[in-house]
Amino acid sequence: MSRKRAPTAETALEMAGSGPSERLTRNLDEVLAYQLRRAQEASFAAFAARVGEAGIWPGWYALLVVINDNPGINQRDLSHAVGRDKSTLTASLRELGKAGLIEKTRDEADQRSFRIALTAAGQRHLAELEFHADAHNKRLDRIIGSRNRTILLQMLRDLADNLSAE
Amino acid sequence: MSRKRAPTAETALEMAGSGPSERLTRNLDEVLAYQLRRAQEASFAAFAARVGEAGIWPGWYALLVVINDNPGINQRDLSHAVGRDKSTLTASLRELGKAGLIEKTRDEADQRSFRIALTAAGQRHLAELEFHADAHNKRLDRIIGSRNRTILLQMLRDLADNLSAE
DNA sequence: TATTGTTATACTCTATAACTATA
DNA sequence: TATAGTTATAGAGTATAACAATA
Repeated sequence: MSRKRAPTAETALEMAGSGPSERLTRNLDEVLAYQLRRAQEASFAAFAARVGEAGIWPGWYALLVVINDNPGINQRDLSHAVGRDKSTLTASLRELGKAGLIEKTRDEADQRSFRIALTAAGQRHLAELEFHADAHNKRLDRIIGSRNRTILLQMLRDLADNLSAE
Repeated sequence: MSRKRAPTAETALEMAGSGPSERLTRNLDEVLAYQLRRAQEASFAAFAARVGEAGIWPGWYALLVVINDNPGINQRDLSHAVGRDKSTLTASLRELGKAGLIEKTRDEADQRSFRIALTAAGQRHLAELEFHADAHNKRLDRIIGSRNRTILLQMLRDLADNLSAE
């Protein structure tokens, strides 16, 4: 996780803007899975561009939120919560630790695991990310119309929940 | 693009299913960007699992669609259409060529570029993918309610278009 | 024996930069 | 000089498997 560039972010923004030939993708317009990917990429790129300026690491967001909401969580549960393998957490948590955003303490009851919690700096950092997330969400609201927000969120949650269930 | 496994696909499905501790991610529920990612991942995983069984390469789908709709397209335009750098196309197109799905012929008018088109096999392959995409879309429709499909698609396209524009 | 977390390793996807050949 | 496509290289993100410590 070296922080030099956020390659996918800006570049995706640039490229997407300048379509040279009009509508080469007409027949993908109706493919839900494809539009889902486009929207996700665009949303991520925009969010990354926003927080990138502030020198904040967007990939940490979900991690910080879950830790904040579940202080003392261990890595196994954390990895399940964010849907990634536990092995991928090691590096991220080390970075978060180095940045002074989280604290790991041995679980006295079970010496195999750690209890992870945000430090004060971690809470401030999260607050800053929330601020940007908020601004980003408002931008998305303006695009889709804020009354549609609830519907869209519900549909997305339904999709994720139902497709995963089995 | 060695075809041995489709790691993200099945594994994501498995993991997402068995949440051990309930709702560790409550406060991410309202974060549109996050739910967008979850839905996209789940959708991709489900589609990959479906076509994976049939030995079909889901990453090729968008490429094949665009080529089919724009026979004779060159790599520069193709790369813009799918939103990837031209350098990433080289390998994919080589695979598609090896698989006998596309044909590259020199553009006589401009010897630097190629004209890319689907072969008959490519068209059959695309038809098979479309079949699976169709089934997948129907499954998504059942989840969100088919009347909501149009709305969702519109919102996703709006998001992608507006966020990229600038 | 089973589980938590780490390490070693590998694979996918994508990008940038330098290059070749044409224009 | 500029453009189309290729190659070399790198990095982010993720996974699996083997391992050490602990249960």
